[in-house]
Amino acid sequence: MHVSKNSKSPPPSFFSTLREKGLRPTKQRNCVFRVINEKQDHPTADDIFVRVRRRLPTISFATVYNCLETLVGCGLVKQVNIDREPARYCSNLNPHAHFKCIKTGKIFDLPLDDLVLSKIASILPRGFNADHFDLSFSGTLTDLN
Amino acid sequence: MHVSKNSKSPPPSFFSTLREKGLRPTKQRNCVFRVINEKQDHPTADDIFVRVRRRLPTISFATVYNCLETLVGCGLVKQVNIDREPARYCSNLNPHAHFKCIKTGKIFDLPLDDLVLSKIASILPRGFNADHFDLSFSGTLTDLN
DNA sequence: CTAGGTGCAAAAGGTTTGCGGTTAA
DNA sequence: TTAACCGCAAACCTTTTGCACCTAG
Repeated sequence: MHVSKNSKSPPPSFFSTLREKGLRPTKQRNCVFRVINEKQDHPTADDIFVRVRRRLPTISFATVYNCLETLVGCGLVKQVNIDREPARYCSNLNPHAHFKCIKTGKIFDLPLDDLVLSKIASILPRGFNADHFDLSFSGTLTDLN
Repeated sequence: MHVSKNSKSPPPSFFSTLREKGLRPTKQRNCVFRVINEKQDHPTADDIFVRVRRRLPTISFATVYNCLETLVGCGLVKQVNIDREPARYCSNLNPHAHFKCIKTGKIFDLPLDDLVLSKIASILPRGFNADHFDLSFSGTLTDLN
C-alpha cells in the first residue's frame, strides 16, 4: 500500500480532472460535485438528488447516480460504505477513517496520520498488495460538556 | 468433552449461546452454522442457501436470512461487508481484517494482534466510544513462487 | 399448550440499465 | 458533426416482511 507524507493536496480542479480523462464537465456533474463539497455531512445519493434538484429541477435519479459514479471514478469524491447502508459521498480526499454514531446516525471523519497509516499497512503479509483500504467504527459519543 | 478435528457436531457454544438467549437451536440454524464453519471461504447468503439446501431441501431463502441474522446477533458468526457487495459470513471470531483480491474475488482473513488493535483504537478522539470496527483492504496478490 | 420458528410469496429499497432524445466540444 | 451524456422508466438483486402453518420445550 502506498503511504506518503500527510500533505494536504490542493482541491482537485473539477474541470481539469474531467478533461484529462476526456469526460465532459456538464452542469449536472458540476452541481453534484458542488453539493458534496458545500456541506461535509456525508449525504446519500438520495440526499444529493434532493439538493441538486433544487437547482436543476429536471435532473433524474439515474443521472445523479451516473454523475456520482463518474466523480468517484475520477477521484473527485469518495464513496463511503458502512455496513449495509446506502452509500454516502464524501469530499474529504485525505486519508481518514469514519465513525458512525449509532444514536444519531451522524458520520465523522477521523484523520489518519502517517504513523497510523504505516501501522495499518504493516498488517499486510508479504505478497498482499493493497490498492485501497476502508476503516470504519461505530459506537456512541460521550457528551464531554 | 470429546473434541476432534473431524467432528460433525458443531462446537457446544452453538447450543449454549442460543439457549442463554432463550432462542431455539433448530436444525435450520444448526445447519447454517455448520456450513459456515465447515469451509472458511466467506460464503454469501446465496452460497449458504445452496449448501444448506443439499441437506435440508425444503429450507427457504427467508429462513437462511433469518438464521444468519440470529447467528450474527448472538455473536456465533460475523457478517463481512466489503464495499457494496452482498454480505458474506465468517466463522473467525478473533479480531481480524479482510483482504479482497480484486482479480479472484477471494477474501482472506488478516489477524490483528493487540499492538495493532491498540493503534487502531488510538485513532479515536476523546469522547468517541467504538463498539465495533471494520477494516478491509482490496488489491492484488503477488505470486511469490 | 404456546411462544417462537419456518416456508412461501410478495414487497422493499438501493442501484443499474436500455433507449430515444439532447448537448458539449 | 458526433460521441458523450441526460432523462425516463423499467429492471435488477439482495434483503426484508406478512402471514399461515409448524415445532421445540
